[in-house]
Amino acid sequence: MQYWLIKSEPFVYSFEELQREGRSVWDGVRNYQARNNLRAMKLGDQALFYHSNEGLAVVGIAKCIKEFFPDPTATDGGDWSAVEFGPVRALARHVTLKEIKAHPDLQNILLIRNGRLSVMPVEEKDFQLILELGAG
DNA sequence: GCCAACGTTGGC
DNA sequence: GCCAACGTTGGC
Repeated sequence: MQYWLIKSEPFVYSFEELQREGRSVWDGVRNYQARNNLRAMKLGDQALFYHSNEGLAVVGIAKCIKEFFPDPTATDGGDWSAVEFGPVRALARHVTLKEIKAHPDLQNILLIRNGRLSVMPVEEKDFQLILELGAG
């Protein structure tokens, strides 16, 4: 199993909405690195759900419930992909970007090293550590 | 609202 | 193939 981190602006699509709806098509990604990450995602892979712009924190866990397929919003003939996510659970407490930046064991996380990437792999130990921080 | 970081585009 | 210009993302 692979671990990931996915970003969403909460006023566009929040973790609460994912929990309410039960599933969500993750489309509209227009960055090759992020797209390649979507394509590498396997059924059951888990992803930290991060709220960007507002919140600035990991708020929950999602899982891949459908592997990549052509992005239905890619009307320009572009070679883009989408996946589907379902909710796993919310974290007991949010793990903020500030906290992650300040943590000595999380300095190599791509969230910090490449702030603009919206779909990124996360090492298992980092994933587990963030879950621990989120357990409260 | 500003700006840094990064990716993409296009001229040469 | 290089690099300047431009656009976008996202933190502050």
